[in-house]
Amino acid sequence: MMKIATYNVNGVNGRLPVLLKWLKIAKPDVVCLQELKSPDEKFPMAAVEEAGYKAIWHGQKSWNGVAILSRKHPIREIGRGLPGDPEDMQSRFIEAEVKGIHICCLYLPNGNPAPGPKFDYKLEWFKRLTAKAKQLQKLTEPVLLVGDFNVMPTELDVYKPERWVDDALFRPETRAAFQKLIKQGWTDAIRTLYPDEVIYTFWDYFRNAYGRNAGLRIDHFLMNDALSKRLQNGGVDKEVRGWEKTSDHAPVWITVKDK
DNA sequence: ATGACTGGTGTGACCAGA
Repeated sequence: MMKIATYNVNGVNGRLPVLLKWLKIAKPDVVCLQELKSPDEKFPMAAVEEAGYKAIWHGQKSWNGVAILSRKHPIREIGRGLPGDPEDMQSRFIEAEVKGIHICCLYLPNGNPAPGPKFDYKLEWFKRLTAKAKQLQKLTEPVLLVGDFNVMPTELDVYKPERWVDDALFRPETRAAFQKLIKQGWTDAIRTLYPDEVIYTFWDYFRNAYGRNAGLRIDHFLMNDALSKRLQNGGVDKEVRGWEKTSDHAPVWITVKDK
């Protein structure tokens, strides 16, 4: 059995005590992190190794940044940066093979305000991801696209959907882009495990959103068929969102059977 | 419709997040 988690930490250095506490409790085998907000040289490698994890990361100053951590199995990096635009300097994509699973850790652009150049960038990034995903669908090995997609796929995934229809995370163009990706043959692990439940992975810092459970489901695991037939369990470590100095996202995890 | 929080950066009447 292998436990794979995703966690948008919203600053890996500021979040280090929370991250380490959660790693100790949850003991995931593989962790995909987003929003490091750290240049490569300031990634807290020593603390992560002390916690028992090897890591690869793709950071930048101030914003974005993604990493893959592994406890038991070696990480073979495959690439960093999403192909398709040599002008794109934002660190939002890193891929690696861990124990035979091809893992893409991604942080899709937020896209607000919409419409506007940031929303255009989001949709362009989505197109490039979809092109990359199409190539990955040709592989026979298990493949996982995981991370912060900044998309609520359906109305079930957002508190008061009527308030979000013009938001970059929920606009028709964004949801259509997500559906186009899914239709290549990807399975949304958490929604497959819990078809009808309200599940959130993010709660705003504002207005006591966590206390009111006014959340969003925007962190996703998309599996190809070779991986989805091994899916066992999954969930959100919701209590982490209630800790002191916590991220606005909670960690999300799945377990998959050994081959 | 607005603003409320937070991290990073660097003391900004800051930016960006979702």
